[in-house]
Parts: sequence; structure tokens; C-alpha cells
Amino acid sequence: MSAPKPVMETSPWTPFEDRRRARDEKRDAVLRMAVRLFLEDGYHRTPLARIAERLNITKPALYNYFASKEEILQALFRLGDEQYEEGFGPIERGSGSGLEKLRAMIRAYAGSMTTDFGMCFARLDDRELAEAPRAEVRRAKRRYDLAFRTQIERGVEDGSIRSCDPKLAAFAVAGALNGIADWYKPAGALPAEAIADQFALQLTEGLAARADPARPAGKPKTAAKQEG
Amino acid sequence: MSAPKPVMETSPWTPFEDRRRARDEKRDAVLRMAVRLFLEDGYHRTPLARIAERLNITKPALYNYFASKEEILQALFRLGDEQYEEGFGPIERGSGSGLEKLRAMIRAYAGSMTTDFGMCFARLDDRELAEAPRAEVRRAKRRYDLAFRTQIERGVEDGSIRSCDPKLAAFAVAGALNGIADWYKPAGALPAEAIADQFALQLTEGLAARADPARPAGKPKTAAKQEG
Amino acid sequence: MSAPKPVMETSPWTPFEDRRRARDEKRDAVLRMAVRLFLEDGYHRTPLARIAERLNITKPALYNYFASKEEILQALFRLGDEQYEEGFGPIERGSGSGLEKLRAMIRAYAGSMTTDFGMCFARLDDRELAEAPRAEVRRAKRRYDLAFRTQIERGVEDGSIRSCDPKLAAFAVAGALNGIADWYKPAGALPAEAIADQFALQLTEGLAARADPARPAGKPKTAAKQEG
Amino acid sequence: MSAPKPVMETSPWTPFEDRRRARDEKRDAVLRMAVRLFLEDGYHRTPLARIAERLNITKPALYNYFASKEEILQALFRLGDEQYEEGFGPIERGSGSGLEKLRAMIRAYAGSMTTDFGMCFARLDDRELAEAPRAEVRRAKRRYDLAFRTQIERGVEDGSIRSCDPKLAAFAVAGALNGIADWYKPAGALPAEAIADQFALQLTEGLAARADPARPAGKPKTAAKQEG
DNA sequence: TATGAATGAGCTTTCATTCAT
DNA sequence: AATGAATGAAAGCTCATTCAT
Repeated sequence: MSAPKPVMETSPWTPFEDRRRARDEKRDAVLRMAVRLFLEDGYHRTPLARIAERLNITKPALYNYFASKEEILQALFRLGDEQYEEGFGPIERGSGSGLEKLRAMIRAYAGSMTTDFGMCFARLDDRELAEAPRAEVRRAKRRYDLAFRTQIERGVEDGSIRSCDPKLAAFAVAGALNGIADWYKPAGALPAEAIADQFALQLTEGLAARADPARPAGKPKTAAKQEG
Repeated sequence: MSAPKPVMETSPWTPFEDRRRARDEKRDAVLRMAVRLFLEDGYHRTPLARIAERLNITKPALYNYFASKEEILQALFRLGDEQYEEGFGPIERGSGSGLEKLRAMIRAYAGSMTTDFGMCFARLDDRELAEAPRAEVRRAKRRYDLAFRTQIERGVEDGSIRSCDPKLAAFAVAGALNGIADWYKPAGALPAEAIADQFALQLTEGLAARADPARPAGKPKTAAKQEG
Repeated sequence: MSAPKPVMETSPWTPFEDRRRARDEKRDAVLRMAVRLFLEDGYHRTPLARIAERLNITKPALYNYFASKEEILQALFRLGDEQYEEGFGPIERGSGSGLEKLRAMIRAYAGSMTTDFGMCFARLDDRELAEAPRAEVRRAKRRYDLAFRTQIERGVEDGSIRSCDPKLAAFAVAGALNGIADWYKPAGALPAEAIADQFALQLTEGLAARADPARPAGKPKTAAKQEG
Repeated sequence: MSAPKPVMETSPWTPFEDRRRARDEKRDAVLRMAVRLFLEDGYHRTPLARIAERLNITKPALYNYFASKEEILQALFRLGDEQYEEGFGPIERGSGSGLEKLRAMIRAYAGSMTTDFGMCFARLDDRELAEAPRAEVRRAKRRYDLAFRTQIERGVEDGSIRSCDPKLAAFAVAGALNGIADWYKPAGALPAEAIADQFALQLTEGLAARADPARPAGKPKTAAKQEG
């Protein structure tokens, strides 16, 4: 029953914002396509033309959203970073023993690792980037490694984690988690949740101090059928 | 009684063999240079010209030893495979509980992973290869994954490893080990031996059934100073 | 009654078609330049760079129109084939004795042979092509040989051609015609028409003087001044 | 019963000549292999390495006999030329009407054309050669063309050949003959002799049935089964 | 005389990026 | 904002030829 609003009377910003939103949506579409293709075929074996083609646009149109192929990669790394950051931040700010936080981090990291942007963060080669953005990526990666290490150190101190070399321990944890990208398949039999749970358990049970033999290890009952 | 030795015996290297040896040495030199540069800069960012240049030869000279860049990569994968095979074979043929063999394999794998060829096997992208050689590489990779999994399964059966999802467990172990390539530095503070030992311990203590609470976990007191 | 013409009708060339036309024109220009250079210098001695240079573009620009050098060659063969096909088709579908049709074919073939594309069809080496396109070319060549042979056979049957080995006869005719490419020069003294006429006569009537004075041989009085 | 000749007493030239003979034999072997491969695959698609390989020698060994690939080609052209020369010389010096000599030449030319060297003379591209040797080849080719033309002119004068454009007539004859290389197969059903005979007849007598039944056309009885 | 190895020159092709429209 | 076309800068590979032995 409301009469049609005359366009001109609405906020003069609306068309602009509309346009910006459309633009951002397209930019995102580029990133989503890029991450998929980069993961599938590798950065070097994915020409910009193919990304464009899959999006039904033309190669130079990509340059409306990104200044270069490298900038796309850079954006992907940043999105990946955000994935992990969102998971880690709350855990770090929360409370709990070192072991508990470590487990939570493992779960969070595993969860992120099963997303496209999360995988790309772990698997794409930051050596493609120029100095500055590359440094940023490496800083981010070190940040997660340190987060693991810190909780391990805290756990050793608070007695929840047995004595160990925290650095090496963190490397092992991160390595196992990054490795997920090598075999995970979204359509596979193992849901991301299950993987996260199992890894959290398996990677910590070996580190957790084991005071009570009466406390039996959890029973991972899920039969993994993923990949052969 | 001592007749003059026939000429052939004086020189253990007939000219022909001499030449062939020189040739093989050069071929090896190409591979050693290639693996270093491929690991350092990545396959795509390493033009053949740079490999040649570092060897003080010219680009086409490489074609005396390899038919294509891809063939170099293929040879590297094969050498890497041999590294692991040498370590795994004896363990598989030997005796021991599932847990013992798993630990031995972890140690062997970690050891191979700290060599150039071992790293290249784990890190270079087999998607650069054509169908046939790629299949070979993937078969080899699966073979090691299966070796881990098999011992875990055996361990579960013989009681040395607690109940778990062997597939996922093997992925975690292999992932942690492959991750070594991401941070290991030959000149670093952590000798390969130490890494192997620590990983063998850390990755299995979480899996091993813990019958005796009196048996304390080992005390890895090595201070890790490697990479930040 | 004359409503204003819709815009679309004012320009017979929509921008899209306009562009496509320009594109096709350029593609044709590439082919025309290529055929000239290939005939002049040979396929192998004509780098793509030279074709491009003569067209005032750069080498990779050619790849906008053709996927490879071989594809250019393939296109040339196809254009050549069309040349001959256009001449042969009507003759085959028409009527006349074997001899009459054979003569018409000789004239048509000679005419095509004096064009660039016709020459290229006869002279460029189809062994440059991959299996499939090469098979196509050979099929086309055989097709013309068979056309000659068929008319000779018909002529033998209808009495217009005397008894002979049609296969060998067709080879001789085709050979003489293909040979035109070896000496014909567009700017030469002999117009294509004259050549066609003379060949049609000579290849069917022979050179030997006739025993029967009543049927005088034609009098080709054209003074040939071409090439030396 | 003759005592063994002491080597030293025989002509001091013998070893030298022996060596030279051996050398010449090898040189000939190179040429025979080269002509075969050049005809089969084309000059550019035949690397020297392949010629060497087929001869069980190495690539640089070829340079003992020829200074360059081009020189091999040059030698082949010269050998081809000799083939034709041997056939044409006697005919030219002999007697007979223009028509008779023309026929003899056609037969001779056809015979040479069915040999490897003869074919190479007609088919290989003299544009591979440098100026001087190329001029030589072209002179030779023109020489045969002129030989045909001369006899045709003589025939027209002596009445054995009817009035025609001798230049064009010679081109047609030479073209048909050169075309033999396009289909002739040494193992084919048509012996070289038969081809020579048929061409000599057909190219002079023509294909058209004669008006005068009193002078019957020759009866080519050979059923051609060659190539399809 | 013959060989293994090396080289220089050249070729086709790919691709990120730019430009005129 | 988008396109078709073009470009520059490489890269991998081939091959005739040379060289030390």
C-alpha cells in the first residue's frame, strides 16, 4: 500500500553504497574462485585467465578489483589469517589450563584448516609475495606457532602438560594440523568436527601428564573412511 | 713368476668407465644443485638457466643429463623416495611390536626429512609431473602413509597402541613429520638426531597404552634455539 | 507512417559484429602474410616473429588468432583445399564426356594453382602437421587425384579417352599441374588463364604430331617469356 | 704358395689409398643415409644426430666427412645431378628426331627420378643452400628444363612435334616427371621401367582418343596397383 | 679418427599486465 | 566498469657446431 519511494529522495549515498556493495561482492567472488583454483592446481599453474573464465568475466576485468595476481594471493593469505585469528583470539583471552587452551587451539586450528581460506594460508607458497607482504604472512604464521608454544609452556608450568621441549612440541602440533590440507576433502566421510576432536585428543594425550592410570584414554569410535 | 700385469689391471678405471663415472658425478651435481634451488625458491621460480649458472655451465648443457626440467624433478622425487625406502624397509622386515616399529619409522622418517632429497619428496609439488611419473610419486607417498597406518593397526591389535582411528592417527604422524621441512635448518641448533628422537617420543606417547604410571615420560631437556 | 527507425537499424554493424569483422580481417591478414612468407622462404625458415614483424605487430599478438604455428599452416591447407574444391565441385556435378570433364578439371586446377593458397596446398609439407590435420590434408589431396582418375576412367569407357592406365595418367596430370608452383610468377608474362588453357590442351592432346592431317593440332601461338 | 708379401715392400701408397677408400666408403654411407632420411622426414626434421645414430657413429664424427649439414645437402644435389646428367648426355649427343629424343629424355629422367638421389634432386629444397651452391643447383635444374625445351623446339622444326609453346610444354613434362617422387614407392607394384615407358608415351601422345582409328594408340597393359 | 661434452643462437609458447575504446 | 587486443619479459627446448681428449 505504500507508494513507491521516489529514488531521488532516499539517501544520496544509497546508489553509491549499492555500487560499492556490488563491487565488494564481485571482489569476494574473485577471491573465492582464486582460492579454489590455487589450491586445486597451484598458484603458478593457474593463469588469471582461468580465474576470469570461471567467473564469466574477462582477464582485464580482474584488474578492477586487484592490482596484480600477487595482490590476490596477498588477500587470500589475509583472509586465511583472519580465519585463524577468529578462533585463537577468544581462546587466548579466555581462561583454562595450558592443556585445555592447547586443546581448544588445536580444535580451532583444525576447524580453520578445513576451509578454503584456512588451507590456502597453510599451503600456498608465501615466497610468491614481495618482501613486505611476505613478512606479514610470516609474522602471522609465527604468531600461531607461538600461540601453541605459549600454551605448552604454560601447561608445563601449571602441571597440565608434562615436561617437554615446547618449541619442538609446538612444531609437531602445527605440522600435524597443517598436514590436514594434504588429505582433507570437504565431501569426504570425515566431517571437520570429527577431525578437530580427534586431533585435539591425539595430539595432547601424548603431551598431557598422565597421573592416573585409571583414567582411560577416550575412545575414538569414528571409523575413518576418507580417501581410500 | 710375476708376469707383467696386463694393462687392464693397472687402471681400475677403464677410460670408458672413467667417463661414465665423471658423467654420473655431473649428473649428481645437477641434481644436488637442483634440489637446493627448488627447495629454496620453488620449482617454478627456478629457471634451468639458474641451475646451470650455479654449476658454471650453460642451460643446454643440462640436457646432456636430463631430457627436460620435469625429468630432473622426477629424479629428485625418486631419490627422495629411496631415502625413505632405505629407512622403512629394514624396519618392516624386522620384528617388534606395533609401537616399537612405529617409533622406529618415525625416527627413520624424521631422519630422511632432514636431508635435501627427503625434503624435496615431501615438499615439492607432484602436480608438476605428467600422469605416469606423478602416479609413481603418489604411490610412493601412499606407501609410507600405509606403513604408518599398518603399524598403528598392528599396535592396536598387539596392545602396544591404544584404541584409535589408525588412519587419522597415521595422518597426524605423517603431517607432523612432513612439517619438519617447514622449519628445519641444517645449520640450526637442533641436530637431526635430536629431532628424530623427540618426535618418536612425542608422537607415540600419545598413542601408546599406558599401563604403568610409575614409568615417567622421558625428559627432553634439549633447549630448542632454532628459528626464533 | 515512417516511424523513427530504431537505433539498431541505423548501423548495420553492431559494435560486436564490427569487432568480429575486424578480428576476422586481421586473422586473414595473418594468413595472407603467412602464406606468402611460407612460400617464399619455407615453413621452417619463417619464424613467427617475421610474420608478426611484417604485419607490424609483435610475435605473441599472433596468438590472438592462432593457437600455434602449426595451426596457421593447417588453416592455409584448408584454404587451399577450398580453392580446389570450388573449382572441382561444379565440374563433377556437371555433365560432359570424361575428356571434357578432365579438361575442365585441369583448367580449374591450374587456375587454383596460380593463387597463393592453391600453391601452398600443393607445395607446403604436410609432414609438419600432427596426425589428425595431416590425415585431413592427405585425404583432400587424394580426393583430387581420384577426381582426375575417375574422369579418365569415364573417358576410357565413353571413348573420349583412349585406353590407358588411369592411375598413372592421373599422376602425370596432377604432377604437371603441381609443378606450376615451381615456376609460376604472378607478375610473369604468362597469365594464369593462358597456362590453364595450354595445360588443358597439352595434357590431353599430347605433343606428338598427328598422323591425321585432317585434324590439325591447336595452335598455341602465345610466346612464353616467363622466367628465362 | 706365394710367400707372404712383406707389407713394407708394397707400394707405400697402398695404406694411404686404403684409408682413403675406407674414408670414401664411409662418406658415401653418410650420404646414402642422409638422402633416405631427408626424403622420408624432410631436411629440417632430420637432425644430424639421427643420421649419425642410424650409422652407429656419433654426431661429431660426421664432421670428418662434411663440414656442415648444408654440405651434405649440397653433395646430395650434386649426386642427383649426376644421375640425370648420365642419362641426358648420351641422348643429347646421339641422333634422332626431336620427338624421339624427347621421349628418350623422359624415359631417362623417369628412371633417375625413381632413385634416392634423383628424387632428392627434385624434391629437396635448394633454399637451404647458400648463394653459390644454390646457384649451381638452379643452373642444373634449368639445364634439364632447357634440354627438354630444346628437343621440343627441334621437334617442332623437324615436324615430329606439333606446334606448341615449347617452354610451357617443357614445364609440363618436367612437372609430371618430378611429381613421380610424390607417389613412387620402390617396393610398389609399378617397376621404374614401366613408369618410364608409360610417361614417355603419355606425355607425348596425349590422352585424348585419336580421330584416326588407323593409327591406334599404344596399349598400356600394365595394371597399376601402386598406392591404393 | 672418433667421442663426450659443451655452447650459442634461435625458436615456439605462456602469461601478467597495459591500453584504447 | 569492462573488453579485445596487444606487449614485454621470460622460459623451456632444439640443434648445428666446436672443443678437449
